[in-house]
Parts: sequence; structure tokens; C-alpha cells
Amino acid sequence: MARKTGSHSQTTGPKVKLAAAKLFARHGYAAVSMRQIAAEVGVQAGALYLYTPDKQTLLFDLMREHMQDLLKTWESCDRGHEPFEQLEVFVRFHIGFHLERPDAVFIAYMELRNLTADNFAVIEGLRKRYEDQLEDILRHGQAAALFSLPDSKLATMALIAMLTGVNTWYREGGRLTRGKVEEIYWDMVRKSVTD
Amino acid sequence: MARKTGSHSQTTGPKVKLAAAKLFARHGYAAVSMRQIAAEVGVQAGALYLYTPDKQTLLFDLMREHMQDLLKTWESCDRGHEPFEQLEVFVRFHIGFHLERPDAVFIAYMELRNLTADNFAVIEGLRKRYEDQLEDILRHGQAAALFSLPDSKLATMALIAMLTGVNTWYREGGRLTRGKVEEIYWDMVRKSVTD
DNA sequence: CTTTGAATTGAATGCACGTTCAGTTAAACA
DNA sequence: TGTTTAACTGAACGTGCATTCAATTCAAAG
Repeated sequence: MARKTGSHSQTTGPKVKLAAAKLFARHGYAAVSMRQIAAEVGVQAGALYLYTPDKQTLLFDLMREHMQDLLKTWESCDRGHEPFEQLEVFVRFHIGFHLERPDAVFIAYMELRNLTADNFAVIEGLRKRYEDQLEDILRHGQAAALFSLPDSKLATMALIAMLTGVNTWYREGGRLTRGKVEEIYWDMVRKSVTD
Repeated sequence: MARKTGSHSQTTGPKVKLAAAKLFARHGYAAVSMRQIAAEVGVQAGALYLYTPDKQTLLFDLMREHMQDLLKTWESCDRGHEPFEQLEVFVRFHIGFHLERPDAVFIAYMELRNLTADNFAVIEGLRKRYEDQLEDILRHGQAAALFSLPDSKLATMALIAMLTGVNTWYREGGRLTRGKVEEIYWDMVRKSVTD
């Protein structure tokens, strides 16, 4: 399928995913046709099937790759050794990672209901693994009597919702720099988990 | 259009909106057909057009009515007179109102991109008016030196995202009662806005 | 210069879509 | 009983959907 030698296009494969991500994020999976994606890439609709078996797999692959990227990047970064430090690293990592991939984040949060049951289970599993990263930090901080949380599961959900929300309003070149946003969110998070 | 005297059905009109809300929330506006909505109501597709001019208006009306209900209910409730009290009332109101209307909330947050430009502007205006309610509370608390916030606009967005997130995980009859959830969230919010 | 074969086209398949509307039903009224 | 009328059906309209595939293109290999 994938060409081995140079032919008249070197980039159609990757272009398909970029085009699909852009259009799914803007208009939603169900509202975007394979013809629209093909037009964005600059080919006819039939050519897309050289790069994906069907539309559902295109969506699933985008979401799976995003979640795997999220987990892998988190696992391979220096995550600190003490609860406050770990929580600050997590907050800054989450905001930075999400602000760099607005399309993928939007799709991963909005298109869950357009996945088949099997695909949904896979993505939910990956999401759960990520949420567990934060929950572990909160529980260790709680166990060390550094944090004060009535319910670490609820706090996990509350904090992740708050942090991910940055994508709904942040615009590059706006009033606040990315670093300033990270700082303000970290300040709120730190206070919310302590007495 | 609407019948004035008793005929063989008293309820088709309202049923259309309930069915549409349920299906839009579950599968998304673009993925739901007029035929599916009609089947849920128990009529043929053509009959829906006695109650809505088109599918887009059905979506818009659901979103507009939800936002108007939100604003009206907030404006007509006892909102307190002192910043901490006002903020606590807002937190509890927001959580309670949202948990009671999961379908409408889901639609209002997920289907913005399926609105026409004109309809989007209307809904965004209503949403802004609601966000301003919280921002006003935070600014007054800040002005009275009761709250400590580097940026009240950012804090508004962060808190609303956190509170609305409750709809993604809360399930009636689960581990926590609604009142307990309100209490825990209020605790986190209170701490996050103070020193 | 000819052969090869992957990349792509473009037409076609069958199906589902939103919407319309002439006709049917049946309850309410005269 | 006969007339009215709102509610609803069922078929149809034109369009666009995801997907398939025989035919074509064209750069590289021989």
C-alpha cells in the first residue's frame, strides 16, 4: 500500500489524518464527509481508502494515537518526587500538552459517542489510565497529610475538568501567555487541595 | 397548528422536544435523523414538521430554552448578599441545576458547532450572560479583599469548567449524594479563591 | 524504450437523508 | 347525520452519503 520509492506525492498518507483531525474538530465526525476530507487533502474520495479501511477507523486512530501520545509523553517526563512538586508538574504538563493539540483534544472529548462499542472501550481505558496518574498523586499527598481532600476520586475529576477547560477559551496571542496561564491554574489547584 | 380541542393525542408536541433532546444527547445532532426522532415519538417523519419548521430550529430551540431556563432560574433565586455566600449559592445552584438536566446540558455544550452562525451568536450571548454572573461575584469578592485571584476572567472559566464537569461522572444512586457533591465542590472552590 | 506497479481517478452502487404534500383519518361540532 | 378541520400517513423528491473497483496515470526499474 504505502509507496516505497518516490512517486508524485510524498505526503498523502499523513495529510489524510491532519485533514480529518482539522475537519472533525471544526464540524464534528458525523457532519464531515469522506468527500470533504478528500477535498482538504486534494484527492478524490476513493483515494482515502488507500490509507484507512473506513471512516470509523480514521476517527478511532486519531483518538487512540492522541491518548497514547498523552500517556507516553507523561510517562517519559520528569514527574518529580514529592506530592506538591508532582502536582505542579502534572498541572503544567496537562495545560501545555492540551494547548499544543487543540484539535486532537477536542475530538477526544467530543466524539466518544461516535465510536463503536469496542473502540469506545479502548479509548475509555486509556483515559482512565491517565486519570489514575493524577489520582495517584492526590492520594499520595493525602496519605502524607500534605493535601486535604474529602474524596480523591472526585477531586481528580474536578481538577481534570478545570484544566482541560483551558482549551475552550485560550487563544494564542491573547491577553495571557501560556506560562502565565499555567501559573494561575497551578495557584488555584494548589490552594484547592490544601487547607 | 396546535389543536385547541381534545383530539386523539394530547402530547405529540412536547414529545418531539423530549425525544429530540434524548437522541441528540445520546448520539449527537448530526448523527440523529428526523426519522429516528419520529420513531421515538411514535409518528412518521412528516408529522414532526407540524411542530418544528426544520431540524436546525429543533436544536436551536432546545439550546435557547435551556439557557433561558438557566438564567431565569438563577435570577429568580435567593442569591445572597455577601461574596462568600453568593459564591456558595452559585456553586450549589450550578451543580444542582446541571445534574437535573443532563441531556440539555450535554447538548448545550456539545452542539454549538452545529448551529448556524446566527443561532450560535444568540446562544453565545446567553452563555456569556451566565458567565458574567459568576465573574461579578468573583470581582466583588476581590474588590472587598475577601478573594485572592490573579485574574477573575480566568478564574470564572476555570470554576465553570470544573463545576460543569460533574455531569461527566455523576450518576444518581452512586457513591455520593448530590448534596455531598455540592459540599465537596464548594470546599474546593472556596479554597481556590482565597489565600 | 518498454515494462512494472503503486497511486489515483471517476463512475457507479445502494442506501439514508431532510423536507414536501396530496390524501386519509377520526374527533368535534352543527 | 353530515360537515369541518387538525393530526397524521406514506410516498415521493432530489441530494449526498460511505464505499467499491475497473481503468488510468506516471515515475522508476530494467
